[in-house]
Amino acid sequence: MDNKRISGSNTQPTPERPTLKTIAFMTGLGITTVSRALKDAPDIGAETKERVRMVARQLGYQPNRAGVRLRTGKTNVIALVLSIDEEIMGFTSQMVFGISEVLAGTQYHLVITPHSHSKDPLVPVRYILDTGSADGVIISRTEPDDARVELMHQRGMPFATHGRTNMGISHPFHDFDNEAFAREAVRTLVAKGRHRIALLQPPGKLNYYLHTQIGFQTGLREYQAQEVPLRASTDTTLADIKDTVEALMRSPHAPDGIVCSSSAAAIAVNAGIEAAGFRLGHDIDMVAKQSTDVLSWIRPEIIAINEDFRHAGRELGKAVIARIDGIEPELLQSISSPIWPKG
Amino acid sequence: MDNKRISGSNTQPTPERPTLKTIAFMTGLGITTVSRALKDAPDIGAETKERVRMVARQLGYQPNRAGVRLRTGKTNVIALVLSIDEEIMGFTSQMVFGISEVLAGTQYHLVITPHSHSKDPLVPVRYILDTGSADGVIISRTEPDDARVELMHQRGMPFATHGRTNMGISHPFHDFDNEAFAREAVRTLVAKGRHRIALLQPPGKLNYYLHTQIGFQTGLREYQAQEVPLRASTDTTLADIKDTVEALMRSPHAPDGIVCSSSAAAIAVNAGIEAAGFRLGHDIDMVAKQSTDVLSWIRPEIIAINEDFRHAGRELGKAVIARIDGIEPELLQSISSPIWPKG
DNA sequence: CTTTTCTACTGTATCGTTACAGATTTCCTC
DNA sequence: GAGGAAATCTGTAACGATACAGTAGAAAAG
Repeated sequence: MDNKRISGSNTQPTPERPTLKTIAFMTGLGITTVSRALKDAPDIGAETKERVRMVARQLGYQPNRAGVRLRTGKTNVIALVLSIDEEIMGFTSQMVFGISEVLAGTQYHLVITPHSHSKDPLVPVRYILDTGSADGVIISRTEPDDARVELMHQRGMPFATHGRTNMGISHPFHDFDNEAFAREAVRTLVAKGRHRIALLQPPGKLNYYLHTQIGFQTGLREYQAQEVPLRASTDTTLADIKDTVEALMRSPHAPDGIVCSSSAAAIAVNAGIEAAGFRLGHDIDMVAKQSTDVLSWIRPEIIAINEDFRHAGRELGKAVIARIDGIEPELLQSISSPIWPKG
Repeated sequence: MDNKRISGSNTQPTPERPTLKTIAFMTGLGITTVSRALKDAPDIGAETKERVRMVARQLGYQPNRAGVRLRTGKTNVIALVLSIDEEIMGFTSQMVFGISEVLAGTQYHLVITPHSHSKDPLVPVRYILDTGSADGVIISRTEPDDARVELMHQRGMPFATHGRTNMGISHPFHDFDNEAFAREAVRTLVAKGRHRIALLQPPGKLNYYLHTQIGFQTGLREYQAQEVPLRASTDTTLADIKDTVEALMRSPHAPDGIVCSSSAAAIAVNAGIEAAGFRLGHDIDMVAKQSTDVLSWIRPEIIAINEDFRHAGRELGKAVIARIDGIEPELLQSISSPIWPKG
């Protein structure tokens, strides 16, 4: 180590970092022995191991990551591939924190690999694969037929996805049960006497669009309500959502119930409703998903269901690590159910 | 590289990754020559460099990070130290994205180093220093006398802080001008005929608490308004903020203006005001800071000032890198001013 | 007492890169 | 034409760790 650091005026000489060599010298053992002792290898004497461990602990020894990585190829890195666009309500940070919580107890570091989702989403994944810069990958914004999943599967890279896929590949995932959400949302609205229901759905190419649709349609059928078409998605700008909803509310076929897949969109929907002269809880009811409790502060009448992204992060973190350790993907798939207020 | 990957049924043999050796073999040159050619060293012939570059590009050569790191000590990593608690409105992700944007054009990777801010905030910093796991560090939640700044300065670790310090150490930072915000907020309220003003301020130990205070007091003096004490901070739970504000509004010394340092808190403040039977824009006005445009959707009467965290991320990213490159800290300090609506 | 077996430990090579100290060839200079 | 400088290129060692193929010594087996 050439120990290049900025040489400020009062910079202290950093004390040399201990290596296996240091421990070997102090214990009088060979470097190999020390290495194997710390790994609890079977061919090292019990007392020797104890001694080595003591000295290592005493020195505050931490294996050099570059050394390990160079020799073994193990990076001890989990890469989180993130789209840096959109994302108004900032649930991403919650997911990062969830993953971090899990990694904190391990040797893994979390590396953020961003990409603009206007560009080819394969780019960051290919980079990770080609440079071998991570032991495992977490991706979100999963599509039903996702090229990233295909690629990582094919190259044998452990990964977990936020959201399911539908392409015959078994892999770890965590998902929110959007189907149940949409279905139960319809049920709740019907229970309040609403029968003409609109859905503000996720953008079409993402996988949970499908689940939301299926759940919504099932709900309509099951609880005998009608769909009122709404020409907008949660990716539409808030201003456009408001205008669209306002126009819809003013039209002869105004809905009396709305299901909304995002809290930011719900705010805009509410604005549209009020701009048209209607009031939530009176003329119309809304069920909406939120990642943090804002909606009740805005209009307590909104029926808000929480999607816990921190929990998702934890699940995804645990899943990739388990996958790296060779656990079968089938055992690493979880879905969290929306929790409904009484009844 | 022992090339250990999960051995799925249809896993393809990953094509060998090119190294300097590969290029050396293909060009017929020595490894050293190739290394130096790619570094554009002065003792390599122009034509040789050209040849090496062509072959390298052809092969898609990317230097092995572990090799470089082991040999030179350069990690090509920027560590972002984050508190994983709190944070309702999720501005953190915006900062991450801003940093990512800047790093995207470089060799640097972004590693998230979390810590629970109930624990000792020095722990993650010490870890980074002791293990040399980053070339530069970004920290937030800066305190006026910040032990992390002290430590990194002393150990010669390049870093940038979100928020200034006040301890005689010159270092890169980016900050929002909270002093101007609070001062101008008072001015704006006074211009609307408000003179009895309350401040919902940041928690006391953080540095921007001071700036907010100073700006607020200056504003009161300059524009001749009175302070109405408010016993809460932006770290208080939303429910408590609401209750406190409601009680205050019901009391004989109710304010007619409020300055609020966070958008989440502003929502609670508004709820408190309305619960007491008052209305924004009529009986009272509020100026609040937000990181994303929510407030205007909730009550257009709220005078909202944007703090751009993505911009902060970009500035901080650029600053650490420049500092790593040896630029003087004095040149790496920036403050962004609140932008006021006309007048 | 020799041979085998087992336990406990160790030296060497290697991962990919770069610093450093040569080495070779060409071209001046006097 | 000898000496030296300049321009190019190269081999070796080292960063810290681990896989592998040993070795030394004691104990068991014959």
